[in-house]
Amino acid sequence: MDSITNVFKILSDETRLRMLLLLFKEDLCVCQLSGILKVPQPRISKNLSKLRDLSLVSDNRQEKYVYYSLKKENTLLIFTIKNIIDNLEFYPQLLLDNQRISDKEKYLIKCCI
Amino acid sequence: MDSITNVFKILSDETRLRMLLLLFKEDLCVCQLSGILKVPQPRISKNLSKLRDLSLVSDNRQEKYVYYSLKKENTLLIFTIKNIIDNLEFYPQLLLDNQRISDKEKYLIKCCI
DNA sequence: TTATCATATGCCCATAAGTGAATATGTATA
DNA sequence: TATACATATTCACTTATGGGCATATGATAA
Repeated sequence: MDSITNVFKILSDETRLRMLLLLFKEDLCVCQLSGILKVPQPRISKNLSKLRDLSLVSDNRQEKYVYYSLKKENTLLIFTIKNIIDNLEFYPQLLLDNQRISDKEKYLIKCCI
Repeated sequence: MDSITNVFKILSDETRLRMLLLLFKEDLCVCQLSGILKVPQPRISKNLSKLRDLSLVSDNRQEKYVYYSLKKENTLLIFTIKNIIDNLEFYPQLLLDNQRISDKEKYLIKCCI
Protein backbone atom coordinates (compact mmCIF):
# COMPACT_ATOMS: atom_id res chain seq x y z
CA MET A 1 0.00 0.00 0.00
CA ASP A 2 2.79 2.42 0.84
CA SER A 3 3.97 2.15 -2.72
CA ILE A 4 0.77 3.88 -3.79
CA THR A 5 0.25 6.32 -0.98
CA ASN A 6 3.87 7.46 -1.13
CA VAL A 7 3.42 8.45 -4.73
CA PHE A 8 0.39 10.54 -3.87
CA LYS A 9 2.13 12.09 -0.89
CA ILE A 10 4.88 13.17 -3.23
CA LEU A 11 2.40 14.64 -5.67
CA SER A 12 0.39 16.40 -2.99
CA ASP A 13 2.89 19.17 -2.42
CA GLU A 14 2.81 22.06 -4.84
CA THR A 15 6.56 22.60 -5.00
CA ARG A 16 7.24 18.94 -5.73
CA LEU A 17 4.48 18.70 -8.27
CA ARG A 18 5.90 21.66 -10.17
CA MET A 19 9.38 20.17 -10.01
CA LEU A 20 8.18 16.82 -11.30
CA LEU A 21 6.39 18.38 -14.22
CA LEU A 22 9.58 20.11 -15.28
CA LEU A 23 11.70 17.02 -14.76
CA PHE A 24 9.29 15.01 -16.82
CA LYS A 25 10.09 17.29 -19.70
CA GLU A 26 13.86 17.28 -19.25
CA ASP A 27 16.76 16.84 -16.88
CA LEU A 28 17.58 19.93 -14.88
CA CYS A 29 20.03 20.91 -12.19
CA VAL A 30 19.15 22.34 -8.80
CA CYS A 31 19.74 25.97 -9.72
CA GLN A 32 17.69 25.66 -12.87
CA LEU A 33 14.76 24.29 -10.91
CA SER A 34 15.23 27.00 -8.34
CA GLY A 35 15.38 29.70 -10.98
CA ILE A 36 12.53 28.55 -13.16
CA LEU A 37 10.18 27.98 -10.25
CA LYS A 38 11.44 30.96 -8.24
CA VAL A 39 11.76 28.74 -5.20
CA PRO A 40 14.69 28.97 -2.75
CA GLN A 41 17.46 26.47 -3.39
CA PRO A 42 17.33 24.67 -0.03
CA ARG A 43 13.68 23.92 -0.60
CA ILE A 44 14.45 22.47 -4.01
CA SER A 45 17.27 20.38 -2.59
CA LYS A 46 15.18 19.08 0.24
CA ASN A 47 12.37 18.05 -2.04
CA LEU A 48 14.81 16.42 -4.42
CA SER A 49 16.12 14.38 -1.53
CA LYS A 50 12.61 13.11 -0.86
CA LEU A 51 12.32 12.09 -4.48
CA ARG A 52 15.69 10.41 -4.22
CA ASP A 53 14.67 8.52 -1.09
CA LEU A 54 11.84 6.96 -3.05
CA SER A 55 14.09 6.28 -6.04
CA LEU A 56 11.98 8.46 -8.23
CA VAL A 57 14.90 10.44 -9.59
CA SER A 58 18.55 9.83 -10.32
CA ASP A 59 21.29 12.41 -10.05
CA ASN A 60 24.30 12.97 -12.20
CA ARG A 61 26.98 15.54 -11.57
CA GLN A 62 28.40 17.39 -14.51
CA GLU A 63 31.18 19.65 -13.35
CA LYS A 64 29.67 22.21 -11.05
CA TYR A 65 26.08 21.17 -11.51
CA VAL A 66 24.08 18.18 -10.36
CA TYR A 67 21.48 17.21 -12.90
CA TYR A 68 18.40 15.35 -11.82
CA SER A 69 16.56 12.95 -14.00
CA LEU A 70 13.06 11.59 -13.48
CA LYS A 71 13.08 7.82 -13.56
CA LYS A 72 10.37 6.16 -15.58
CA GLU A 73 10.02 2.97 -13.58
CA ASN A 74 7.15 3.99 -11.35
CA THR A 75 4.26 3.59 -13.72
CA LEU A 76 1.67 5.07 -11.38
CA LEU A 77 3.69 8.24 -11.02
CA ILE A 78 4.49 8.57 -14.69
CA PHE A 79 0.97 7.80 -15.75
CA THR A 80 -0.39 10.40 -13.38
CA ILE A 81 2.05 13.06 -14.51
CA LYS A 82 1.18 12.36 -18.11
CA ASN A 83 -2.46 12.81 -17.32
CA ILE A 84 -1.77 16.22 -15.81
CA ILE A 85 0.30 17.23 -18.80
CA ASP A 86 -2.51 16.25 -21.11
CA ASN A 87 -4.69 18.73 -19.26
CA LEU A 88 -2.16 21.44 -18.64
CA GLU A 89 -4.51 24.10 -20.00
CA PHE A 90 -6.46 23.86 -16.75
CA TYR A 91 -3.49 24.61 -14.55
CA PRO A 92 -2.13 28.11 -15.27
CA GLN A 93 0.81 27.86 -12.87
CA LEU A 94 2.05 24.63 -14.39
CA LEU A 95 1.57 26.02 -17.85
CA LEU A 96 3.66 29.03 -16.91
CA ASP A 97 6.42 26.91 -15.42
CA ASN A 98 6.47 24.91 -18.57
CA GLN A 99 7.01 28.00 -20.63
CA ARG A 100 9.71 29.33 -18.37
CA ILE A 101 11.72 26.18 -18.91
CA SER A 102 13.04 27.92 -22.00
CA ASP A 103 14.95 30.24 -19.67
CA LYS A 104 16.84 27.31 -18.22
CA GLU A 105 20.26 28.35 -19.57
CA LYS A 106 19.93 31.70 -17.90
CA TYR A 107 20.05 30.13 -14.46
CA LEU A 108 23.32 28.38 -15.09
CA ILE A 109 25.30 31.62 -15.38
CA LYS A 110 24.70 33.09 -11.99
CA CYS A 111 22.34 30.93 -10.11
CA CYS A 112 21.18 30.68 -6.61
CA ILE A 113 20.94 32.54 -3.30
CA MET B 1 -3.07 24.46 -8.00
CA ASP B 2 -4.99 23.45 -4.91
CA SER B 3 -7.45 21.66 -7.12
CA ILE B 4 -4.69 19.25 -8.04
CA THR B 5 -2.82 18.95 -4.79
CA ASN B 6 -6.04 18.46 -2.85
CA VAL B 7 -6.86 15.43 -4.94
CA PHE B 8 -3.49 13.91 -4.22
CA LYS B 9 -3.73 14.73 -0.52
CA ILE B 10 -7.00 12.84 -0.48
CA LEU B 11 -5.44 9.87 -2.23
CA SER B 12 -2.37 9.85 -0.03
CA ASP B 13 -4.08 8.38 3.00
CA GLU B 14 -4.53 4.63 3.01
CA THR B 15 -7.95 4.60 4.63
CA ARG B 16 -9.35 7.11 2.17
CA LEU B 17 -7.80 5.40 -0.81
CA ARG B 18 -9.39 2.11 0.18
CA MET B 19 -12.73 3.84 0.70
CA LEU B 20 -12.57 5.52 -2.67
CA LEU B 21 -11.81 2.30 -4.45
CA LEU B 22 -14.90 0.72 -2.95
CA LEU B 23 -17.07 3.73 -3.65
CA PHE B 24 -15.90 3.75 -7.23
CA LYS B 25 -17.40 0.33 -7.57
CA GLU B 26 -20.68 1.08 -5.84
CA ASP B 27 -22.52 3.23 -3.35
CA LEU B 28 -22.09 2.13 0.26
CA CYS B 29 -23.20 3.32 3.65
CA VAL B 30 -20.93 4.13 6.57
CA CYS B 31 -21.32 0.82 8.33
CA GLN B 32 -20.66 -1.12 5.16
CA LEU B 33 -17.44 0.78 4.60
CA SER B 34 -16.53 0.25 8.21
CA GLY B 35 -17.29 -3.44 8.04
CA ILE B 36 -15.64 -4.23 4.75
CA LEU B 37 -12.47 -2.33 5.56
CA LYS B 38 -12.46 -3.27 9.25
CA VAL B 39 -11.92 0.35 10.16
CA PRO B 40 -13.67 2.04 13.14
CA GLN B 41 -16.81 3.95 12.24
CA PRO B 42 -15.67 7.40 13.45
CA ARG B 43 -12.62 7.18 11.20
CA ILE B 44 -14.82 6.34 8.23
CA SER B 45 -17.16 9.21 9.02
CA LYS B 46 -14.35 11.67 9.42
CA ASN B 47 -12.79 10.74 6.14
CA LEU B 48 -16.15 10.89 4.41
CA SER B 49 -16.54 14.41 5.69
CA LYS B 50 -13.25 15.35 4.08
CA LEU B 51 -14.46 13.94 0.81
CA ARG B 52 -17.70 15.84 1.25
CA ASP B 53 -15.83 19.08 1.92
CA LEU B 54 -14.18 18.75 -1.46
CA SER B 55 -17.45 17.76 -3.13
CA LEU B 56 -16.04 14.43 -4.15
CA VAL B 57 -18.96 12.44 -2.81
CA SER B 58 -22.67 12.94 -2.30
CA ASP B 59 -24.74 11.43 0.48
CA ASN B 60 -28.20 10.06 0.45
CA ARG B 61 -30.08 8.78 3.45
CA GLN B 62 -32.23 5.70 3.06
CA GLU B 63 -34.03 4.97 6.28
CA LYS B 64 -31.41 4.24 8.90
CA TYR B 65 -28.45 4.29 6.56
CA VAL B 66 -26.61 7.07 4.80
CA TYR B 67 -25.32 5.95 1.44
CA TYR B 68 -22.34 7.69 -0.07
CA SER B 69 -21.79 8.01 -3.77
CA LEU B 70 -18.57 8.94 -5.53
CA LYS B 71 -19.12 11.85 -7.87
CA LYS B 72 -17.62 11.57 -11.30
CA GLU B 73 -16.98 15.23 -11.97
CA ASN B 74 -13.39 15.40 -10.89
CA THR B 75 -11.67 13.91 -13.86
CA LEU B 76 -8.22 13.83 -12.29
CA LEU B 77 -9.51 11.82 -9.37
CA ILE B 78 -11.57 9.46 -11.44
CA PHE B 79 -8.84 8.94 -13.99
CA THR B 80 -6.35 8.16 -11.25
CA ILE B 81 -8.65 5.72 -9.52
CA LYS B 82 -9.30 3.96 -12.80
CA ASN B 83 -5.61 3.61 -13.34
CA ILE B 84 -5.21 1.95 -9.96
CA ILE B 85 -8.09 -0.39 -10.66
CA ASP B 86 -6.53 -1.38 -13.94
CA ASN B 87 -3.50 -2.50 -11.96
CA LEU B 88 -5.22 -3.92 -8.94
CA GLU B 89 -3.21 -7.13 -9.15
CA PHE B 90 -0.23 -5.24 -7.77
CA TYR B 91 -2.03 -4.09 -4.63
CA PRO B 92 -3.07 -7.08 -2.53
CA GLN B 93 -4.89 -5.06 0.11
CA LEU B 94 -7.04 -3.28 -2.44
CA LEU B 95 -7.72 -6.54 -4.20
CA LEU B 96 -8.86 -8.05 -0.93
CA ASP B 97 -11.13 -5.11 -0.12
CA ASN B 98 -12.61 -5.46 -3.53
CA GLN B 99 -13.47 -9.07 -2.92
CA ARG B 100 -14.90 -8.37 0.51
CA ILE B 101 -17.38 -5.97 -1.04
CA SER B 102 -19.52 -9.05 -1.65
CA ASP B 103 -20.07 -9.21 2.11
CA LYS B 104 -21.68 -5.78 2.07
CA GLU B 105 -25.16 -6.97 3.02
CA LYS B 106 -23.78 -8.62 6.11
CA TYR B 107 -22.82 -5.28 7.61
CA LEU B 108 -26.32 -3.90 7.34
CA ILE B 109 -27.79 -6.35 9.80
CA LYS B 110 -25.78 -5.55 12.87
CA CYS B 111 -23.18 -3.05 12.01
CA CYS B 112 -20.84 -0.81 13.80
CA ILE B 113 -19.11 -0.21 17.14
C1' DT C 1 46.01 26.21 -0.84
C1' DT C 2 42.47 29.46 -0.98
C1' DA C 3 38.39 31.34 -2.79
C1' DT C 4 34.19 30.62 -5.08
C1' DC C 5 30.23 28.51 -6.37
C1' DA C 6 26.57 24.72 -6.38
C1' DT C 7 24.31 21.74 -3.55
C1' DA C 8 23.03 19.35 0.81
C1' DT C 9 21.80 19.30 5.50
C1' DG C 10 20.62 20.60 10.35
C1' DC C 11 17.89 23.24 13.42
C1' DC C 12 13.81 25.38 14.81
C1' DC C 13 9.24 26.67 14.30
C1' DA C 14 4.41 26.51 12.89
C1' DT C 15 0.91 23.98 11.19
C1' DA C 16 -1.45 20.11 9.38
C1' DA C 17 -3.02 15.58 9.75
C1' DG C 18 -4.33 11.06 11.63
C1' DT C 19 -6.11 8.51 15.65
C1' DG C 20 -9.02 6.70 19.48
C1' DA C 21 -12.40 7.41 22.88
C1' DA C 22 -16.28 9.52 24.30
C1' DT C 23 -20.27 11.76 23.18
C1' DA C 24 -23.72 14.32 20.47
C1' DT C 25 -27.15 14.18 16.82
C1' DG C 26 -30.76 12.41 14.40
C1' DT C 27 -33.77 8.87 12.62
C1' DA C 28 -36.58 4.84 13.22
C1' DT C 29 -39.07 1.62 15.89
C1' DA C 30 -41.38 -0.26 19.95
C1' DT D 1 -42.43 8.90 24.51
C1' DA D 2 -38.59 5.94 25.17
C1' DT D 3 -35.19 3.10 23.27
C1' DA D 4 -32.05 1.49 19.95
C1' DC D 5 -29.26 2.14 16.32
C1' DA D 6 -26.50 4.68 12.53
C1' DT D 7 -23.79 8.45 11.87
C1' DA D 8 -21.35 12.82 12.99
C1' DT D 9 -18.53 15.50 15.83
C1' DT D 10 -15.52 17.03 19.61
C1' DC D 11 -11.42 16.60 22.33
C1' DA D 12 -6.86 15.49 23.43
C1' DC D 13 -2.84 13.64 21.84
C1' DT D 14 0.92 12.42 18.82
C1' DT D 15 3.36 12.46 14.72
C1' DA D 16 4.38 14.18 10.15
C1' DT D 17 5.31 17.89 7.11
C1' DG D 18 6.82 22.11 5.02
C1' DG D 19 9.34 26.31 5.42
C1' DG D 20 13.21 29.60 6.30
C1' DC D 21 17.74 30.50 7.72
C1' DA D 22 22.21 29.41 8.58
C1' DT D 23 25.77 26.50 7.68
C1' DA D 24 28.20 22.31 6.10
C1' DT D 25 29.95 19.74 2.21
C1' DG D 26 32.08 19.05 -1.95
C1' DA D 27 33.86 20.29 -6.43
C1' DT D 28 36.21 23.69 -9.32
C1' DA D 29 39.27 27.36 -10.50
C1' DA D 30 42.75 30.70 -9.50
